[in-house]
Amino acid sequence: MDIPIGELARRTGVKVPTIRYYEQIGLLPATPRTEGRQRRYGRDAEKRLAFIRHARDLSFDIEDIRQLLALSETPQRSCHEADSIAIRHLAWTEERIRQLESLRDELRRMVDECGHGRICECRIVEVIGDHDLCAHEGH
Amino acid sequence: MDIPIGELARRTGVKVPTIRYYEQIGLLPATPRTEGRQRRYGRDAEKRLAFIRHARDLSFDIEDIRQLLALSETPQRSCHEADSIAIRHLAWTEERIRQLESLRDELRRMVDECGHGRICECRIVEVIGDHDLCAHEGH
DNA sequence: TGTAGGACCTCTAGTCACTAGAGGTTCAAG
DNA sequence: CTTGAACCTCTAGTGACTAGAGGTCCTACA
Repeated sequence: MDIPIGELARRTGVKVPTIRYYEQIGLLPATPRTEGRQRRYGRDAEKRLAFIRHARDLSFDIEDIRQLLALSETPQRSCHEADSIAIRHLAWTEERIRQLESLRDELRRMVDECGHGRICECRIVEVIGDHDLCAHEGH
Repeated sequence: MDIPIGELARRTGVKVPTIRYYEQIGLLPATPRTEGRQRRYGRDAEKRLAFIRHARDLSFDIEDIRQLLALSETPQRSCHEADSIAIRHLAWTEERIRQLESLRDELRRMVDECGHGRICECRIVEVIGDHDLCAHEGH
């Protein structure tokens, strides 16, 4: 091991500036440096970063990840907290899907109704401007 | 008409600072002022802001809205451009939904597998840390 | 051993679409 | 004429990075 930041980036799929950013906000601990002050990483850092990467892919936000990492370091405690973070996140995701589906339906209706002629016959601009035609309610 | 900004905000559901922000970035034109330099709005501004509001609800970004507004002011031109903005946006929305659905499935699996016991038996932290269990690919 | 050049470093500022706050002014009702 | 809610401008902060400037280090090859 003992790899430089670029190699860590290649292995985890996290960009180099992002890794430095994670260190800066304390999501990754400071790592040993060479004499010339370049970062060198070990196996633990790679695991931790892979965890972060995957959690971000799952759209967990940084604060949730911080908590999940803390929980993973205290195996004695109940998993109730990790559980509730995941459940909350699941509920958020389901809500987002519902919103996007109604958005998609409305966009489809708009595009279907567009006569592909001049703008005065095109429903798209008109529909967006007209609240009443629209079942979707704002965020 | 000739209403103050707070009334416009109430009518359109757009917050006061957001209206000022839209003016600042040129999405709304500068409006007449009272002698004391307070903004007063007419029917046109209300329509334009309602359009913006609804387009934002539909998750169009500001640049798209700027274009749609410009198109709506040139009714002679083909609606092809409005059409293609909407179609592009529809495709983006459908892609987002697909991503969120696979995310939701993975979260559901995680939550279901969680034994609700101690963290060493809880799959949530473990699953997030393990790339291979996961079909979902990053953004 | 010298050197080329790619990888690394820090620091600042920018992204998007707002939101929050400080500190001051104007408007309209009573 | 007074009160206080609504208005004003300006700056800075949000989240999670991303881009760029300007400089240093490491390593492979001649």
